[in-house]
Amino acid sequence: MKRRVTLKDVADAVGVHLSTVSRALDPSSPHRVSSELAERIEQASRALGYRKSSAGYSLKTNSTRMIGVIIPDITDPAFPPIIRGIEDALARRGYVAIVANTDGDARRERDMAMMLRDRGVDGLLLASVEITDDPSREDWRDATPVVTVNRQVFGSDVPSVIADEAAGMDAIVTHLVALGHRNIAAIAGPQHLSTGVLRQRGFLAACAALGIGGSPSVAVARGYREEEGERCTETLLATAPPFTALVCANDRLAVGAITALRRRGLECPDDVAVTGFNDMIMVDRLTPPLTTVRVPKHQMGARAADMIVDLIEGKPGLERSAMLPVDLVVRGSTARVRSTVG
Amino acid sequence: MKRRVTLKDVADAVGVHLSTVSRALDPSSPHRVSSELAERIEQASRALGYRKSSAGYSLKTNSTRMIGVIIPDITDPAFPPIIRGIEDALARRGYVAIVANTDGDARRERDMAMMLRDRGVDGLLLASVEITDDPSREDWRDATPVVTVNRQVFGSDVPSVIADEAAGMDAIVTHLVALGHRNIAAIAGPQHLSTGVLRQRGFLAACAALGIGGSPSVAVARGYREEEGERCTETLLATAPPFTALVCANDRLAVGAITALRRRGLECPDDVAVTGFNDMIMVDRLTPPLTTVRVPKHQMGARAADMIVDLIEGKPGLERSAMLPVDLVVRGSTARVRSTVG
DNA sequence: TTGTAGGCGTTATCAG
DNA sequence: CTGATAACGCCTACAA
Repeated sequence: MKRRVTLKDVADAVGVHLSTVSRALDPSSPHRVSSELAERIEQASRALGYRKSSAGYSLKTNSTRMIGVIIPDITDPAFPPIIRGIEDALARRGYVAIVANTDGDARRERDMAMMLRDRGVDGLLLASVEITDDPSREDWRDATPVVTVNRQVFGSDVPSVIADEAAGMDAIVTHLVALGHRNIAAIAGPQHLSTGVLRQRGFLAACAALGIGGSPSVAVARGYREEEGERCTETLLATAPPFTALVCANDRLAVGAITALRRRGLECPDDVAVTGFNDMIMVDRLTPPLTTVRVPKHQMGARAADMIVDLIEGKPGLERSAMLPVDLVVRGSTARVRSTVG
Repeated sequence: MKRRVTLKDVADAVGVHLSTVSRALDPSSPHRVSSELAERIEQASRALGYRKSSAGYSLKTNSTRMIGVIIPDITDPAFPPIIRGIEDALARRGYVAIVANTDGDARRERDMAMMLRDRGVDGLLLASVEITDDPSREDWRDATPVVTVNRQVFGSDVPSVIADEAAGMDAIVTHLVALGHRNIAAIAGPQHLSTGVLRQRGFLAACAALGIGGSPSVAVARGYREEEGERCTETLLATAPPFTALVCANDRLAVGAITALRRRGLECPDDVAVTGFNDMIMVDRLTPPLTTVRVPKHQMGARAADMIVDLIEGKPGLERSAMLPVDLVVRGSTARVRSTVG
């Protein structure tokens, strides 16, 4: 088992002091050493296979170039594309992510946050926050930069990167109205999540702006799960006035909605048009393919990652937050209105 | 900005030397200090909010308690459940994962491996290997323990955790034969991946064992993607003898197959029964819901994680590899044979 | 049982 | 421009 190559090794090889090697190899200040010497050091370093010890570096600089990423569950199709965006952007800047799953459990979230702090992460990316969270509680306040992704904390000054939920909902309602729909019901997302309330607000605002009569029926899901989509659909079918279109706060709810409708003998889109939100994987392969709003998930993650690295490195002129544009993706689950459901 | 609490701080608080504190706080040798003192140290440590510096620890012990995880793409639904299993198991043992995506690019894979090595990971979990890879090349040999997950390198002694692909294929073919199918075609996975060849072998062996006549038609996919499923189906439809069932090497191929069949006016399962492999998310919501083989993805990841930690910590009696049992999940995409397709 | 001292590999400060 | 030296926080013989 061979010892690792250290600064001292290459220093000895070149015949200089290790601090000189350290300077020569520091990419941030390239000219603190004569270029001839720098060249020799460069070569020796390569020849010996020198690699900077991140442990030594971290101990000295108190920086690990690691970012903690806290998400509800990597198994939920909504998150992998975001994480991929984060990892790609971080890699470009020499950082890595450590991701932790909370399953929406506050206790687990606390434990994970502590564990990440113990590991010395330079920053935290939070995709798990609720609208009333205080992500600056746990001593994170000045200790560690925090950015929230995909969700945000209301009334907080924590930077966030989210999608333009309102614009998405507006596009959906506009699309449905253009198809002749006037009786539109909705399944809202959990109201403790910013996506849930922002999308519901956006939906209601769009309905009002487009002159959809009265107040639309809305059932509120307790989570972004297919079964909740089913349950809410049953509720609407049982208690709401007839509707020809059903706007769902996300794709998984929409999938459940279609299942429930079918179970009741209602076909989508013939009897009821259904829309989702997110454009998650596979929804283009459903029967019918889902009309939805494409959220730039990869870009969202990448933006958040860049933002937190900027924060960490004290880059000037950094924006506090970002809201990314979305696109309506029209597929087979929406069609011109034909009949009314009772 | 307050300095972090170090061993020295709590030592000063208690009035002992920091090395005593270090001993007292070491969970592995709990009795190297008088229990009365240990108690006081414990309290002071908690009161001051002491947390061991992982940088200092790593520098001294040359162990980071980090595991590198190399996968093709976290965005492919096949991987998140495995990763979740890895992360859960690692967390239980005080480790974390750093995951890197390769997109199947050998160059990227090398870069990622180097980057992980530079970071000082204690071990490597590889979900990206091909059957001819030599995962022990890059100086990893004795340097770092390696375990492959979900895939394996043929003829190598690198420990692996995989599913019982042959049993899965046997279950599928048995099921189809029981439904009366005799003309069974298949879409095989990429033959540079162990899943691809193991499943194809399993399929052919099962056909032989069950006395399916002649050699079944097999189209080979170039990747586990829906479009490849479509392409292979077109090929089979155009060139193979009529078949009433189509066995696909994984769920995404099956999804593509159903799309292609439908495009040709063939309905699943009425005209052609289709099966997948993996039981990935959402396939139970397709039309028709997919009959497939459930692979214990979470367990597979967890097992691999435990295995590599055992390797790292030199746990005795460690198995070299594991093959996990699978289950057939019968859904709507398979039905009793009705007609023959030309 | 407890204290002492050395060193893990790096960066930063200060002289020369 | 280069060398010497002092931390950074921790573990671990070894000594008391």
